[in-house]
Parts: sequence; structure tokens; C-alpha cells
Amino acid sequence: MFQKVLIAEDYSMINKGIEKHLKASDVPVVTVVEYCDKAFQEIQFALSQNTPYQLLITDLSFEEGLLNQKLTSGEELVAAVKKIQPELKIIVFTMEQRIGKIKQLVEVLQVDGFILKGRKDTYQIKKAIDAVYQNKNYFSDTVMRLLRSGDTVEDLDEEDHLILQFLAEGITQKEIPEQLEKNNFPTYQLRTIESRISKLKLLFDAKNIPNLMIKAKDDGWI
Amino acid sequence: MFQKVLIAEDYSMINKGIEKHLKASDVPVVTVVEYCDKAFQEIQFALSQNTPYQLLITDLSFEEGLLNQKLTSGEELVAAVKKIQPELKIIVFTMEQRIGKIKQLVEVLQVDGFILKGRKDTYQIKKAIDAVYQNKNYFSDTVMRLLRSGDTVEDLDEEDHLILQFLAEGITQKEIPEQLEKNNFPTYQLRTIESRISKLKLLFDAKNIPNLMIKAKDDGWI
DNA sequence: TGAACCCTTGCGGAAAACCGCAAGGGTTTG
DNA sequence: CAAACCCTTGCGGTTTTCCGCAAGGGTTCA
Repeated sequence: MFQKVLIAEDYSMINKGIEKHLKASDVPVVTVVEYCDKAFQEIQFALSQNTPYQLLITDLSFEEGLLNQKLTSGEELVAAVKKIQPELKIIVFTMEQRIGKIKQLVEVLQVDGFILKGRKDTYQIKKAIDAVYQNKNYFSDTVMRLLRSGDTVEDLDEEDHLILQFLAEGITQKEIPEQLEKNNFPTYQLRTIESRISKLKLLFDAKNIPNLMIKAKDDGWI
Repeated sequence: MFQKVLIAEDYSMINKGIEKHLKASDVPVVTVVEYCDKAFQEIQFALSQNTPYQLLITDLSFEEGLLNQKLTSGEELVAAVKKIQPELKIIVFTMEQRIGKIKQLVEVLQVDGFILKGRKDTYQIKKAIDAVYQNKNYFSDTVMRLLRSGDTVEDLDEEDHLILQFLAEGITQKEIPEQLEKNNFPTYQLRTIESRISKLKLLFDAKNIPNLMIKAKDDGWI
């Protein structure tokens, strides 16, 4: 079994549960951190001491706590960790039901396991740890279903993503070109923004912008 | 200390955590259920056997599992339970950050404790149980803040609520009068809908409808 | 009862969103 | 290389949203 595991999870009721579970599975070193930055530092430090972690179990969303956090979400943590220790096994354990994020994590960041918090999560986390220890992947049924069904909303580039967020903040289409420029993007004209929003509506199957906001938010883009 | 406690919580990692906590506090009877209906039945049964529960710790939102559930949310469970056993102590333990629901539960349904899942929840649940056992209330800081700050979004009547939902579905302002009529509401004119939406924007401090959608959804109205 | 208040509604005009058409430029692919 | 394709953009016009002003009706309260 794994010898050294790191848990990044800010809900103490949950991280206590996982911790207990791992200890019961005879994992000698289980560390719990409640912030992404701490998780990264911990992994980095262990690596520098030649006592690297073998498994990271992380949530996706963390509540804001300390100021000046560099990493604020599990996605960022995973991306950062992959750079310094690519072979580290990673299991995501979250309540996100957001198709976009799940797809990105599984396909781009190549996490080894992905389970959703729920009725059977204690059982599933056990299965996931066992599978990952044997160099296999483990994705819970719900995750598999979301991955398969989520073939629609795919190719949002950063501009699209920002446009959604600007709209969510109450910025009008007309103001979006300047806002994009402020964020170091090329200068787009209003008509282009209109076209992009049109496409976003098609992509999300939304009737108008208010409807688009709801659907994009449901899928975790906002 | 309490002798008999019921936990209604469908996330097994969390309910295991609370259960363990209560056992450690020498509560002899701790029952865990994962569905609202089961919680209600359990309370009803215990009452009929003259061995009533003394404390209910419940989540607000439950994932759908079994079909034909009568009660599907913690709010409904609390309301139903209050009717058959008004003196039962109730602590809500949830991740809802929705002002509307918190206010309703605290002020209308008069729950005894309310804490949000988070970094300090194991500590807070202990405090809450102790306080409630001494016939006091316990509301976590965040809840208190939400209660105080939530003095704005108050008087949404059913029309307002429906208008928000119609907009979220992509129905235009112009179509709303007929939609309201279909739902057995009085016939409003377009100008009235406009006025109401204007007020909603003021209430939620939203710049326009897309922005309103996001804020209303964040607060649980959509 | 009358002043104050709020909700509804109409009118009219400004602003924003929406969208078809088509041209120009860049990339892909056979 | 040329056809096919996609993205960007302008133009022009329609639809929808937004909002100030003001009138009418209902309720509350001193």
C-alpha cells in the first residue's frame, strides 16, 4: 500500500474521514492540509528531502481563507504539482458536477482517479486508492457518465470563458472589447463579441444571455 | 448529554465524521439515515415507541436516490418534523450559502443550530451540540453574518420568484405575462414586469438581467 | 378623511441585443 | 495550389430591454 499520502481538503469533517480511512488501511504517513498552497509546498518539500509523496487526494474548490494564496483551486494545484512531480498519483475527490472541469482534469491533466462526494464515497475512495495503487485509473460511474455525456461543451477558448464571466458580472457586450484588451487579449470588435456569444448560446443550447448565464454556471464556467 | 440522536446526511464521508464525533461524546444511540423520508419515518417510529429522538442533525440538500421520495430537502424534513415533534432539537449542517433558505429556516422554522460545512466544522458541531443541549441556540459566525447582511433580499413574492425562474429558462420579459397567467397568477402587463425586474435588480444589486441571474442563483432563488 | 405610500400601467424614446449578409484573411487538406 | 473552412468584421435593420414621467387605484395610519 502507499506509504505517504497527502490530503488537500478544507472541509474538516471530510478530511478527517479520509484520514481515518487511510490510517485504517495501514498508510503510515498521512498529511492533511486545508489550503492549496500548503499542499504544493508540502509536496515540493517532501520531494527536496527525497521522501516524496506517492498519492495526492484533493478537492477542487477551496474556500478562501488566507490572503495572498497563489493557488486557489484544485485544478491549479494539480497543474502545478504535475510540473514538479509528474509521476505522483492524483485522485480528485469533489462535489463538483461541472462537466467542463471534469473533462479538463481527466483528459488534460491526466489525474488517476476521480470520485464525487456522495452516498457511497467511503466505498469509492477505497476502490480508487486500490486501483491507483495498482497503476490503474478509477473513475466513479457518475464521472464516467458525465465524461461521456459532456461531449457538447468543448472548445471554449479563454476569450469565450472571459466573455461568460464578463457577462456574469453585468458587463455589456459593448464593453467587452475594452475589457478583453485590459486582460491582454487582442482587440476584438463588437460584432465579433456578438458572434462569439451567439456561438456560446448554440453550444450551451441557451435561448438568450440570461439563460446562457444559468447554463454556463451550472456547468462550472462561471 | 443527548441520549438519542439522528443524523440525516447523504454524504457518507460526512455522516461518518459526525457519527464518530457523537460516539466520542458518549451519545449511546446515534442513527444515520441518507434520505429525508427515512429520517422522518425514523423520528415518527421512535415517537410512537415512546423513545423519541432528542436531536436531529440534518443537511439541507440531498441527492436524488430512491424514487417517489416525499421529502426531498432538509427544509421539508424540518417542517414535517416540527409538526409531529415540536420539541425536537434541530441542528442544520450544510454547505448551502443561500441567504433565503438560511433566513427561512432560522426565523420561520426555528431551528436550534445552523452551521456551515467548512474548515472548522468539527469544532463548530461540537459547540453547537453543547449549546443546544443547554437549550441555547448556536449559529456559526458565517450564518450570523449572512442573517444580518441578508436584510436586502427579503420580500420576493411568488411573482418575483417565478419571474426569476422564467428569465433563467430563457423566457423573455414580453412572454412573461402569459406565462404568469398560465400559472394562475393575475394578468400583468409588460410594463409591470419591467418594473418588477427593475426592483429585483435593485434588490440583488445587479446591473442587468444576466448579472441578476448569477446573483439570484448564488442566493438560491433559481 | 386626507396625506403618504406603493403597485400597476401607458407612453415614448434611448440603449442594448440580435442577426442576416457578405467581404477579407488565415489555416487546413486533398 | 486551390477548394473548403473558419474567424473576424462592417453594415443595416429589427427586436428586446430599459427607464423617466405620470396617472389611477388601493392600503395604511394619524
